[in-house]
Amino acid sequence: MLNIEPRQSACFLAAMQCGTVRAAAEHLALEPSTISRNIAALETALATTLIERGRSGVRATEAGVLLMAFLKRQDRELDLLQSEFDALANMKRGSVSIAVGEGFVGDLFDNALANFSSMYPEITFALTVGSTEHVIRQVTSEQAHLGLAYNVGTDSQVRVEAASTQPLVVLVKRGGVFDTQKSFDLTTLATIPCAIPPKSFGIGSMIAAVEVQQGVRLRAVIETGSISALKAFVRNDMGCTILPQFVVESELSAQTMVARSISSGISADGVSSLLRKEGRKLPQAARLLIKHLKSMSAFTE
Amino acid sequence: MLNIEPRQSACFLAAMQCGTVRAAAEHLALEPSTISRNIAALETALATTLIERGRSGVRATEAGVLLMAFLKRQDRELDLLQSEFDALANMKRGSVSIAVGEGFVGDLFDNALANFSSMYPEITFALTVGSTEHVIRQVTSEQAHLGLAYNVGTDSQVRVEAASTQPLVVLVKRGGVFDTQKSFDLTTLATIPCAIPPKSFGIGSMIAAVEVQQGVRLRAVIETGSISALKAFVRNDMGCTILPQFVVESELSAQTMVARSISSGISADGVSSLLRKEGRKLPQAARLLIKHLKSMSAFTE
DNA sequence: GACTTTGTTGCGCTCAACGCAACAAAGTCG
DNA sequence: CGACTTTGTTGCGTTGAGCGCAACAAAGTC
Repeated sequence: MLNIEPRQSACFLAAMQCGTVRAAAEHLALEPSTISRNIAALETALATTLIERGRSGVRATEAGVLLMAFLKRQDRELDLLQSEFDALANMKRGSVSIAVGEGFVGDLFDNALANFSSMYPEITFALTVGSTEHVIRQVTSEQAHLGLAYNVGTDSQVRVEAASTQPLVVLVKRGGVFDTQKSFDLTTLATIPCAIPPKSFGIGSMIAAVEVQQGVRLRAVIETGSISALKAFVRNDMGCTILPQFVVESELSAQTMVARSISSGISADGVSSLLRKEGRKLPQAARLLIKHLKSMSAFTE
Repeated sequence: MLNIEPRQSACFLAAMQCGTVRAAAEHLALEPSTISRNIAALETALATTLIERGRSGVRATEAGVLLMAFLKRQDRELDLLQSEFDALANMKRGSVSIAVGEGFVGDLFDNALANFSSMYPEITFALTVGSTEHVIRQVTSEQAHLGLAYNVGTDSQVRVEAASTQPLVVLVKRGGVFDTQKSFDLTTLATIPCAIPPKSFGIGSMIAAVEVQQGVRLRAVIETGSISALKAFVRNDMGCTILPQFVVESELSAQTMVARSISSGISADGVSSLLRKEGRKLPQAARLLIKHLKSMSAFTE
């Protein structure tokens, strides 16, 4: 029965791909003598000549071509085996990449990832934080498996796995200078200094739409994508910010700030969305994570 | 990418087959600790548990069952690879046995074997020379892979790979006593001393058939299966011989003798044949040789 | 509770596999 | 045609991976 040592076949394949023993050595961070010996050992084990050697490098013999084809099939079968193991392990291992609007970060960790990671400790995450534009780009270019964004437009490339209406609320410091009424109309809001996200953020574009709709311009003292900065602005009683409530769940719980609705018949409802690329087959770990993400505050009423 | 060391998978398979680590150790002439460590190393490499361990021995987990199936498939593919290597190697090494009518020997070497051997120097030949009877017996009894014979009868055990009509001709010394006309009819031939092969030779039986057909008896001064003797007879202007022309190609080229046709409406056409046993699987080297044999003069018009 | 059988682990030894340096062979260039 | 460069190979010394041995822990059996 033929016996093929993985390190020997690795040297052989590298030599075939690189064209010379020395280039293969460089590629594998080994010495040329190591490559040469491993190939020779493989030829001995298989009792056939696998490469033609010369001043201009190495080429596969007919037997070498057969072996390359065999090793290629083996790689595919090892991939299949890996997939079977993964499926069997019930997604106990893998990596999921997620692009999120910064507003989601707290909710994501508090209400989804903490629990999920305790159940599947060997699943890892790659997280990028950015605007709704960024999130959509990451998802459609398949650099992220999943996306969490606010106020996503309709895009045929994007499938919405979960969505929830999340009205914007006015956030002011509890008992602060601006905590003057239970509900703000826009005219009143326009007199208060506020910090808001830019239009490239779903929240920012929503606010801009309301301004246009009502013919009012807010006193946007600060425009930033940093949710931390927006919270710090409010925490320091410098004014108000306008965000979906789920963004500040923990601050509301801690009673450091209060959420007041925006009144006077304006449509300030936004939608938070859980996104994936239409038609893309996700790894099992990502599919499982979706179920957990649906329990975030962002996706509940 | 999964990496499976053959010695690790060997220990795993042995443990599965034997039922305990210690039995596997005995089976492979190793220590139980070696088996245990190799299986553990394989589990680490594959990041999955392969066996359940207990006082009553070891059993495959679901992942272990998947791996066993994979390894079984791999064994079959290694067998196939081995067969491919063997087929490839057989073309370049091996031995072919051939039984030939002596008349074919010159043609065989001049127009086939010389070229073939330069291409495949490690292929050797076993040659027996004899009558058409001998050739057929060697082929049907599988003592020869291939046979070259003249005027083979129909035999269900024999497959004809190539055949060519090769008429008999009268051979006399150029410018000799008997070189008296461009075409001999049988009556004239009957007056000339001649040397011919015996009836067990295809040529001999063909000549006998013509004698009966025409009611004429040749002056057969010498009857021998030795083509050299037949040629020597003519070369010494002792008379004529009757052979297919391809037997004396080189003598004709050297202009030491001439070939004259046999006239007067008799059917003196014989057939030279390349034979193999019907249903016998020939080694690759013999299959390759067949292609070269077809370029002999005996098989061209 | 004593005994047996199983798989595992600590430890020391050995040799297989590596890197390094030198060599041989074969193109290339002036 | 000689000098040079690039290729693959081989001799030699070093080292650490893998083995065997002995002891241990766990779990059935009597």
